Amino acid sequence: MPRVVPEYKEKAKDRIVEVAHEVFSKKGYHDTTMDDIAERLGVSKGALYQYFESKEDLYRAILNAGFHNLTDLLRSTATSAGTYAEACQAFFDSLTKDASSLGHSFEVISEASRNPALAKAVRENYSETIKVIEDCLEGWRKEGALRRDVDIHLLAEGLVAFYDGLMVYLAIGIERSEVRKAFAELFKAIEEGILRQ
Amino acid sequence: MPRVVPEYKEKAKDRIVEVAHEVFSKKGYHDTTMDDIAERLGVSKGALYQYFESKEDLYRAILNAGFHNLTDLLRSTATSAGTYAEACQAFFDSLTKDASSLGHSFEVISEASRNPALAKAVRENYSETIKVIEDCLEGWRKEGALRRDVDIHLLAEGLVAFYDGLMVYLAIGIERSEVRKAFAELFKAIEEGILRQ
Amino acid sequence: MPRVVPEYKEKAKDRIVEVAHEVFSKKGYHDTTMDDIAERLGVSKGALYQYFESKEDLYRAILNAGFHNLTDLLRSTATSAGTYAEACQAFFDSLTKDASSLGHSFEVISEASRNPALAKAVRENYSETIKVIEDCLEGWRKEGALRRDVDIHLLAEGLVAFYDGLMVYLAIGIERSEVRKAFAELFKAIEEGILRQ
Amino acid sequence: MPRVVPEYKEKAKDRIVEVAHEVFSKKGYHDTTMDDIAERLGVSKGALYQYFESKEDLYRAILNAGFHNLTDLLRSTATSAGTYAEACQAFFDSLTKDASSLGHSFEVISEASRNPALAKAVRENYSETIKVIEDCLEGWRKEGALRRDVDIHLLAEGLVAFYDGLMVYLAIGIERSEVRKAFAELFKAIEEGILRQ
DNA sequence: TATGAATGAGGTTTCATTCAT
DNA sequence: AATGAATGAAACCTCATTCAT
Repeated sequence: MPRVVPEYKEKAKDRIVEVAHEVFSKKGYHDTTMDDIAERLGVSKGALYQYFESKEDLYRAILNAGFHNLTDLLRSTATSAGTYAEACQAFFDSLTKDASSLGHSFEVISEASRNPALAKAVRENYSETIKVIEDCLEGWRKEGALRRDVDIHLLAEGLVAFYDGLMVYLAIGIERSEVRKAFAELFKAIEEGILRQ
Repeated sequence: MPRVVPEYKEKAKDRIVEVAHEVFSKKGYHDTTMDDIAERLGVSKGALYQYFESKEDLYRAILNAGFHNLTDLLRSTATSAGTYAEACQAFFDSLTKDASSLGHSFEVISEASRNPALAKAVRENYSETIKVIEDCLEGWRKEGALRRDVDIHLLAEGLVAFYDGLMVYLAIGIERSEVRKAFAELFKAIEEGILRQ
Repeated sequence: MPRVVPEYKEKAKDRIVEVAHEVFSKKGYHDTTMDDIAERLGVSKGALYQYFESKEDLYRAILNAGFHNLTDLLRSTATSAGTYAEACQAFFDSLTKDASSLGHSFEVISEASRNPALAKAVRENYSETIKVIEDCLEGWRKEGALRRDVDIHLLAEGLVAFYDGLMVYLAIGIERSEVRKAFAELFKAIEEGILRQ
Repeated sequence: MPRVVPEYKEKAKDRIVEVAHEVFSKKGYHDTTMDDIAERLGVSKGALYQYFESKEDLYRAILNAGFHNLTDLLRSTATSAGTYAEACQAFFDSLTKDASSLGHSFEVISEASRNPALAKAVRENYSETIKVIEDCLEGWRKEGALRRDVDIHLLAEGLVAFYDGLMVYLAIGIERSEVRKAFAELFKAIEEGILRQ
């Protein structure tokens, strides 16, 4: 593709984000150098700065891209799956498929706790995620699968929190099957409590 | 040889670990310098190296101390509180009281995802934590407050995961009151499902 | 071969020099990038290299153009103004009108002190300037306004030096009105000393 | 000298300033690297940062040191010399003795024209310088050597400007003897105008 | 044992210049 | 002729660690 068309620039940016995500995930923000990323891309360090103002800028771009992917994944899972139980399992399986970026995720959370601007960005991403879950729950309630007295927003928040906690388990190397069982057990508990009887 | 010297050394180490924990929590591993810690302690940089071989060594020492604190906190909360609901609230309030080390916690998780040795240490700490919860749940079951068919180990894991997820919310700056509500909502759901009816 | 092409090229060069002069004056040699100049011209960075071999080459081109402007300004002021006092005031006001290139001027002096070739070019430009002043003084002497025993060349040098010194004041942000007063005071002193009484 | 005593640090700082001044003078601010200075000092780059926060900080220190030296030089010249004419010559000779830092001086002026903070510092230094000259002139007036109607402050400003202008000549490589003659000629003109007759 | 000056490797960022399009 | 993506050589600055005092 000719380098002059704007399309090229967009593609190049995406490619950088993709590779940078891999590298940051593997080594962590501070241990990743711009050289690492450039080398991995097969370009010079300077080239990166044509697309991103700074290392931090690139990192933020990854953050957003990552969350967009997550939201997309979530939405497709949520809409495709049929029953509540199936959706949950499918959801768990999807999110769990790629454990390589867990380090990155928690690093972002860690940074966010000290960087208000980053925290805001992360909150916004969480907001989106939670909204997708809410929509899903709303659908089930309409179908009569959920009790009327459940606060859907709060429940969605709780579910996301629970997922995050499970991700911690994966991050510290607990077996996926073990995590899956814990997931199932707690969901069963919730289910029996919140489903209309 | 006087026994007082090693004792002194141990005391000094503890003091360093304590202060270093504060500083690391506030600024993160990579953004705290040995100078930061030394200055905070009112000693010279070189002095730190009398007690710890390296920055990383010091950081590891903090980890262990930090986790012990958590377990202690947990145990005291779990045993003191009476009913299930009260215990949960007390637990939430205790853990939530000090949000200053959240960044540190997730930083550790993040590191653990790339560092198997660290991951193992963290897993062991989680094990302990979960065991405390299990004991608590076991107690309630014995009192007849819990259904017999609940897998206590898995449920404990689930609860811890849920707590971790809530900590993420606090870390990214979501209001404590909001988090508390989500906590209550999900617990209500669980409660109505798992409590004997 | 069309003669229009070299002409066009010459025009383009002039335009670049003009704009580059502005930018260099405002930001200084080291702080202006080729991009700054290109952007200001509305062309690409690469285009500049069609006309000038390097940043330094472009800078040198500005020097010459800049000095020519000064000489022109001087000559027109010197010839137009009537009396000695009026000429001096007009001269001061003209030179003082545009303070934006003072930084540039002193940057050149600074460079010249380390770069003999540049120093030579600057000296030649000063020579021209001084010659214009000499002509002016000569005219006054002929009219009987100046004492016969004054060495016109040396006096012209002295006057130019004095002006340069005043430019230093402007460069460091001393109020124009204050500078004007100092100018007037010293000129009064000179006048009362050198004018035939 | 033991490195621990504060005196050592002060000495070390002075030595850095001294050497840095040489290097900056010779190569100019932008073309001297911290490495250049470090190498010249026989220390590592990092050592410089123990004494100065940044290259700019070091540069500013030089500026102040330089002006202090100038003021001292001036004061000693002013007080030691006897008559007006002698003082002027002595002054000229002193200032002129070291032409190596002219590039530095004009670079500072150039920078100051774009950097208000630097400009302020330079103005303050000029103020001091001018005050020394004023004191000197005041002394002569008291002795009856100067006319009463001369504004001493403005005249001092004018004289300093004139000196600066002569420094420009030296910077661009005009022969010292030539400059001296111009100096003498203009001073003669002033003298005959301002001295009581 | 404590100090803190010094080291030196390494990281981020900038930009003049080149060259494929 | 013009574009602008890419290069790559520095430059500034940081900081964990060492070691003479």
